[in-house]
Amino acid sequence: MGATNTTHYSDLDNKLAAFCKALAHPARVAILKHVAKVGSCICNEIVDELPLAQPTISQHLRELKSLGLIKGSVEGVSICYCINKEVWDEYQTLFNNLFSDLKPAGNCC
Amino acid sequence: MGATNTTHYSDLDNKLAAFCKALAHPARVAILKHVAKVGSCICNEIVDELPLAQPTISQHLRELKSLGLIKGSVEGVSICYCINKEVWDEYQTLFNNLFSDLKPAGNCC
DNA sequence: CTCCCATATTGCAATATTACGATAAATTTA
DNA sequence: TAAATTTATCGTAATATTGCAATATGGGAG
Repeated sequence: MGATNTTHYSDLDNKLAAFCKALAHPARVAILKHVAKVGSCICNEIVDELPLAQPTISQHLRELKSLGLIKGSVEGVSICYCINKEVWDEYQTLFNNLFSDLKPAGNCC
Repeated sequence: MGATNTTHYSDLDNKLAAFCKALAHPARVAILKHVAKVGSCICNEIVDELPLAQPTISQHLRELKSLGLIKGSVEGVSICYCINKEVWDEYQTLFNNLFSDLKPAGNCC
């Protein structure tokens, strides 16, 4: 075990869970916020910004990139990362729907 | 390692990450939706609903409960679970703020 | 009190995640 | 070409997560 069996759940539930998994580490939340704050682009400023070694940052960036939450393009020696707006719009809709589904339930106990 | 070091991140980032961690499994997303759909209350209907054994469901419920996302109260022999609306309101605000922070960044690359 | 039912806890095995040092790959500069 | 810089990948250790069988716990029913 230790492996999540995704085959029995709806595509939507799996997608929401995968998105949340990508945000389920404070370093990745901080990376996203930093990328957004600096605005256009960055590179290994993140390594200076966060208390993690360069390979660890690279690993977190890969997870975010694999879900499409950020994009990276080669910019000379370094790499430019930025928020992938379209993908975020999609997940925001998913999340709004989740909140809509859950909130009307209200408090029974 | 394998342990996330939360001490170097902001309380907000840690809180968001902890919330996402709770939703980072499709079974827990499905449990929340089921609890909300059935509305008032449930018990081990979840065990019949999902392809997981009773101890596994109980474990997922504990994770959701420990973050305050659901409440449980004894109802005779069984236990009544429901959505904790106040807590969800709080996280919805957190999430809306996150989306607001990230989206204006737009696409640079 | 005893049995039964629903839920929780424990213990364990398999796998995933986190983190980093060492190193590779790619590109710019000298 | 060679050295320097930036990022990615590999290998590995420590810890966390997932899942279940077995068992414990806490109430109601008889």
